[in-house]
Amino acid sequence: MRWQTLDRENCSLARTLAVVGDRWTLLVLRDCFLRVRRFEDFEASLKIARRVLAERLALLVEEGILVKRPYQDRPVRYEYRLTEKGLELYPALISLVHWGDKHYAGKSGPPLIHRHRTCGHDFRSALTCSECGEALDARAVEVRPGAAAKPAAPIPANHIRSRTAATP
Amino acid sequence: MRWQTLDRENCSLARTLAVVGDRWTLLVLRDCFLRVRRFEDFEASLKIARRVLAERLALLVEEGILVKRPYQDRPVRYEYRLTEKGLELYPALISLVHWGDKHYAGKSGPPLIHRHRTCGHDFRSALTCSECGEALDARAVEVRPGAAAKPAAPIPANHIRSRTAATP
DNA sequence: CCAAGTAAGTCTTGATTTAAGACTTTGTCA
DNA sequence: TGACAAAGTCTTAAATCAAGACTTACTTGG
Repeated sequence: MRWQTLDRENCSLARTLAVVGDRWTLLVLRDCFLRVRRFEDFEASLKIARRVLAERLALLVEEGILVKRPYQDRPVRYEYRLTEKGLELYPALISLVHWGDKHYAGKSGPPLIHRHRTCGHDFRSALTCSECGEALDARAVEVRPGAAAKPAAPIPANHIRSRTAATP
Repeated sequence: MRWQTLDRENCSLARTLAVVGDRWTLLVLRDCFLRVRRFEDFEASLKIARRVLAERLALLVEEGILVKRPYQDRPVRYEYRLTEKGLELYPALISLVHWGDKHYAGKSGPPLIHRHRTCGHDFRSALTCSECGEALDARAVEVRPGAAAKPAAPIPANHIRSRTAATP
């Protein structure tokens, strides 16, 4: 599978990964949430190759996850900030971080602690059902194909063949 | 940065990504949550190169995210199943899926619909604070270094130099 | 018995991607 | 004028991946 074509897959995870699903991109986003904004700061923080960083930032901007805007003129210098769409990746990121905290932190505990400003407590993230508010886990979830899953009855003449296996 | 060494980074996200943070691995896990269990089924569903699939499955087993066990003898055949640790990745996965649903679904809606068995409703995932139960977003969260963040006072003699930038 | 089939891999080869670091551009400051 | 800074771009060698042929061990049909 070519990753460029992944965004045409009929699966929301595949389409998401086509955009943010590469290690560097996720680490760049982590830095964004930690208020890193400038090219050189990303580079220093991540020790990423400059070419790769430039490419990733450009993609994130193109996808509307970051905005690039000048923070000074003469000479013009840019910073990258999360858009609303970018901020919405927070649940996914924090879930990965907390999973890492749980399974890979040393004895001295996690390297970063997250505090909920509103209630004032350190927290772990919890996944809940948007409808009933209960905590969710994988076993309590049932999946069925939506309208957009492999075309059921009326297939447009020139429609791309869909695959036989279920593709979320 | 070499990805093999990433698990030694002092950042839970980096350590997590060292294990699951590659596109194929995340898609393999998606399939696991959709109850795909056999080598050939993963291959057919993902159209992944067999060598890469074998490698990824082996890593996931080694990390205790999947277990490999025979489902028949004569000839012995194996299946891969999520462990408890693997199941705990669900929040991260479903958050990525729902983000994709929101931003990349076509007009006919998302390809898969998730239903909460307990309450019977189709849902979106919601991130809440484990302490107060309120919905969480990135702006309501404050971060501070934990005990494990770059060694503060007493540095063991042979300790690896820590980096200057903040690494969550 | 022999041939074909199946599941789960391994191996080989050529194409992509990445890492590392030098180089470029535009402007400031001493 | 020379040194410095930020934000890139370019080059080349090394690592990783894709595609598909090959392997192993056992079953089933003729």
